[in-house]
Amino acid sequence: MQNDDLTDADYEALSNLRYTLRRFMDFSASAAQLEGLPAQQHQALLAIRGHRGAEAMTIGALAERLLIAPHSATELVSRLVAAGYVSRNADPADKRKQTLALTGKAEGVLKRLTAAHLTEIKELAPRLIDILRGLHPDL
Amino acid sequence: MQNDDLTDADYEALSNLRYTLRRFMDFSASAAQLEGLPAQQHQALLAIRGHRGAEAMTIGALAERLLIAPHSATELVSRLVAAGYVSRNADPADKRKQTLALTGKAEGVLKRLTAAHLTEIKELAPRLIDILRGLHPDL
DNA sequence: ACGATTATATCGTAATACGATATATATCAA
DNA sequence: TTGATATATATCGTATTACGATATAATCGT
Repeated sequence: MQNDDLTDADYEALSNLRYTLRRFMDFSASAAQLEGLPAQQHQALLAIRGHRGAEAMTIGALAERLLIAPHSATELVSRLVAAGYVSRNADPADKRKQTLALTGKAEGVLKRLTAAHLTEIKELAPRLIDILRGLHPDL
Repeated sequence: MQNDDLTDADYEALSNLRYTLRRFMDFSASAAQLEGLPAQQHQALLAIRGHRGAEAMTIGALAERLLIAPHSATELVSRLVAAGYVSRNADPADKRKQTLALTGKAEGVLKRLTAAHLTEIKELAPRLIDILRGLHPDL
């Protein structure tokens, strides 16, 4: 790891990358908040909805996807169930597991949020790609 | 905003994007933690170091860059000063302002972290660009 | 069947950003 | 110049949320 070839431009570019990501996260959190959803709850809904594969989403799989501890996912899901966005169902095949499903309410909110995010990403992506290319010209 | 053309693939791609970003943030937070720095303190150091322009970084400018309230930046900087990473200096031109500078300790830590991040981004960037392109084929 | 593992849950704690508010300095209009 | 307003930073109490430690139930391997 040759540290000595770091230039001012490297620090500036990395700072710009983080600033750009932060603005995206901030946009996302604000959009979710307008729908009455804390950011992490929105991420959970997206992870459940965007989950591919035949098997339904579980608490443990959600934890992996969100990079949080399983017991944190438990708490997150509890909040979502309390707010009426998610239903918990015991997995008949493995009674330890709780399979998760979105309610109609969640589907509606998530559809609006996702559409807004795709629009935002359309604006964001070119800038992001430029910054990434600036950091590694060979991309 | 035509919501009705959202496909399963859209949700999945957006979910994948967030997962990828999350892993980058997680890598970053872990790397900072190994250096003894909470993630947000690392971001503050990077923002100060990556700040371009003749004028020195101030609390207010840092707040803008980190997308936090000015009084939250005050608290963040207080933690950094207490930990010996940043020095506060009254701006002679405007005595309301506090200009910020990195200590030698911070320079060393930040150099190592930045090098590690550039390496990580080299791996991350292609996947990220693919996902962004998948969301908007015209990129 | 039983010990080990997996999945989920509970509770107290810690970190950190915010709201409300305060103080000092600067700017601008009359 | 003076007084009102705006700007920059600071303080304190609070709320959110993920975590550590721990617990319980179900499943699996031998």
